[in-house]
Amino acid sequence: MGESSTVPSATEKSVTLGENGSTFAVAGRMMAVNKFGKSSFIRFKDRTGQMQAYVQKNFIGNEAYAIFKKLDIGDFVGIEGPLFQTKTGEWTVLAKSLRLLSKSVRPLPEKYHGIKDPEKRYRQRYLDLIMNEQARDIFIKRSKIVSSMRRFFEKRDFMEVETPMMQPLPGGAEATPFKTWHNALGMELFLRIAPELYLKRLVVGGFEKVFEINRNFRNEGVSTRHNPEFTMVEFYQAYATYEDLMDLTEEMFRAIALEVNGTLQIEYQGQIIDFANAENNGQWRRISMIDSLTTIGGIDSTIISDPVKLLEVADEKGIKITKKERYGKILTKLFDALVEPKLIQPTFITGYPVEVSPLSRKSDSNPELTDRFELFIAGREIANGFSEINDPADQYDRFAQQASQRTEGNTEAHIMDADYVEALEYGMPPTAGEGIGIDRLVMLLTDSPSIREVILFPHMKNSA
RNA sequence: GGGUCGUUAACUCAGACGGUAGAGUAUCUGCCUUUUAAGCAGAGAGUCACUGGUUCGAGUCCAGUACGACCCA
Repeated sequence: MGESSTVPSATEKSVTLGENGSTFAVAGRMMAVNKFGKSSFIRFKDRTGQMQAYVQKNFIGNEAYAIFKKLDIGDFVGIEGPLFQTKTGEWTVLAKSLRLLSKSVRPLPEKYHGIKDPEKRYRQRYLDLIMNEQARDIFIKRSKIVSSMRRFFEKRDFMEVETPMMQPLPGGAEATPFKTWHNALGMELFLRIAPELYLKRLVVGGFEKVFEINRNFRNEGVSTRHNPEFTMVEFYQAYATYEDLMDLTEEMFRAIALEVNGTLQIEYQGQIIDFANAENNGQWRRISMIDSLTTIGGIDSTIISDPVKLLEVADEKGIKITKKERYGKILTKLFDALVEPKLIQPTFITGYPVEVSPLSRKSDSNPELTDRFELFIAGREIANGFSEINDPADQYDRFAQQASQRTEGNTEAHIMDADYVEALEYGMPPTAGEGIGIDRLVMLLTDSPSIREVILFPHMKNSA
C-alpha cells in the first residue's frame, strides 16, 4: 500500500512542497465530486480533516479516468501525486494515480443539510459522525476530557483500578439495578449501580488513592439527562476529608476545562459558567443545604426546622412528599425542587441529612448531618462526595435503617451488605471519596443540551 | 406515567378547502480541463410509519398502535 492514512495538514503541505515538490500518497472518503468532462475535483476526508484532489484524464490515463467516473460519493480512494495551488490558492493533490480502496454501496446523506433526524443520528451514529462535524467534535472532546482527567489523577499518585461490574449485591447508591443470571455459578447477579463499596474495600486493603472510570447501570427511564448506562469516575483518598475533595474538584475541573476548552468561562446553553471565580480566590460557593433552602429556595428561616410547616410549603408548591418521609428527606425534596434548578454557577451544597446519606460520615458538630457535599452546575448535580464512614458499627446501623426503609416500600433503599461491614471491621483509614458524572461533565464542556449528544450509542427502543 | 409536536424518495423538506405525489441533493445518461452547495439538458426513484374508521374518493379528517423529540411528574 502506497497510501498514507493521514492527509497532511495545511502547514505540512506548504513546508514540504517548498522543499522539493515531492509526491504525496493520501487516502480518504470522497465527500464531493465536481466533474468537468475530462477533469474533476474531488473532496475527500480522513480523521484529520478534508482536502481536495484534482483528477485529470491526461495524468491518470483514459482507462483509469473511465473507472474514476464510475465512483460515488462515499467511496474510499487512494491518490498519489504532487501538490499544486488552484486559482483560489487552495493546496490540491494533482492525481497521478487514483485507486478505489473501498466501495460505499449506499448513498451518503445529502451533503449540505447532512443528517438531522435525531432518531437516525443516534441509531446510525456512523452517518452522524461522517456528516456532522459538530457531532464528531463532541466525541473527540469527550475523549480528551477523560484522558485529561486520568492524567490529573495519575499526577497526584492515584491508581486506576477496575472493580466488578456484576455484583451479587448492588450497592453504593440508591437506584434500581438490572438483574442477570450466571449459569455456571447458578446465582443471580446485578449490574452495578456504583463501584463505591468495592473501591473502599481497596482502601481497607492499603490502596490509599484509587480511582475508577467506568459504567454504572441504573434501571430507570431515559431522558435528556439519563441513560440507563452512564459513565462515572469514583475516587477515594485516605487521610483526606470531604473538604479536601471540594478543593481537589475545583482544581480538577479547572485543569480539564483549560486543557480541552482553553478557558475557565464555560458557555452552556446561553449562560456563562465561571470556573475561575476570581472574586472568591477561586473558591466556588459552598453553602449548607439548610442555608440554601432559606437564602436561595425562599423558605422562611423560622420554619426550616419544623417538618409539619415544611410539608405545608411543599404542598402549596405542588411538591409531592409522602407523610411517611422523615425530616431529612423532606429537606432534600424541597431542595431538589426549589434550589437545585437555580444553582447555575458551580456550587457545593454541604450538610446532607443522615437519612439520605447512608455511607457518609456523621458531622462531629451535628450527628443529624453528614460531612458530605454535592456539586451543582447549570442546575444539575455533577458530583457527590463525602468523608466515608469507617466505623463498622455506624455503617451497620445505617444499613439497618436503610433496610427498614426498604420494608416500608422504598425499593431504592440500600441493602444490608454484611460483607462490606466486615471489611470495615479490619479498619479503614479516615477516607474521603467522590463520584463525578462524566456524561454530565462532557455535556457541560461541549454545550450539549441532551445526554444523548455525548453518548455514542444512546439506548433506544427497538425500531422494528 | 401525563401532555404537546413529529414520522412523505437514500438525505433535507414542500404538499391551501379531501380529488390518483413535488422540489433540491444523491443516483443514472449526455455536454463540459480550476470547481468547492460547480453548471446545463434529460431519466429513474414512494406501502405518504402502521392498523382501522368516515367518505364516491384520505398523505390530508377521526381513532388506535409503534418509534422519536420536547415539556411535566
